[in-house]
Amino acid sequence: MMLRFCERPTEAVARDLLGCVVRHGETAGMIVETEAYLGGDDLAAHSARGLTERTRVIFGPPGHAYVYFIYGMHECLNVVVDREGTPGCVLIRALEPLSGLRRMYARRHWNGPAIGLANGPGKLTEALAITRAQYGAPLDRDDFGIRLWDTKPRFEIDVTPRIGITKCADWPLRFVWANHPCLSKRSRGV
DNA sequence: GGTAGGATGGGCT
DNA sequence: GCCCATCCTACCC
Repeated sequence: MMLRFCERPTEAVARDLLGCVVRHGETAGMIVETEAYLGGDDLAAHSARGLTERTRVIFGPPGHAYVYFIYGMHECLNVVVDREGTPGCVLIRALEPLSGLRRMYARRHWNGPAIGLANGPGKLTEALAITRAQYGAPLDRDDFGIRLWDTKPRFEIDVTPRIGITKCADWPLRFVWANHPCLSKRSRGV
């Protein structure tokens, strides 16, 4: 199921991941914001520089986690998609917290409203304790995985340019659950 | 309401 | 040595 769902064009998977649930242990959240990173001439994608030790998993089979370390302190979670050998991945940018909220608060050292627990790519990995230890992990397992949404979404989807990049900055590859309160901060108002 | 700057380290030229 | 798919705080309207 997970493999067939992910073995499709990157933009389609990025859109369809909205409303799906990411779980790690007792913590889980619903995906409300994603970004597609393509192969080919998408120079914003890590895979654009070719196959290296870091990007190896992006060139492998779909349905696995690509986790990378950024800005010296944050980890970001991606889902490897498209066919094996065809690079493509979907960055998970924001979650609505669903379970394990006490755990998330403790990990995040946060005491504001729950919508602020995982409303950003670096925040959600901290809230769910996802690190490079999960690099390459299959996403169809109970302890760490994504539960797919099998009914038609009943929310509106907005498509905008991606956040925080300079190359291909105007490509419309960011997908959000329109007006959801848990969208990432830098993306509000778009 | 807004923005500027610092923290901090791995990946790649 | 430069570039980051970020977050938080301080400070200023």
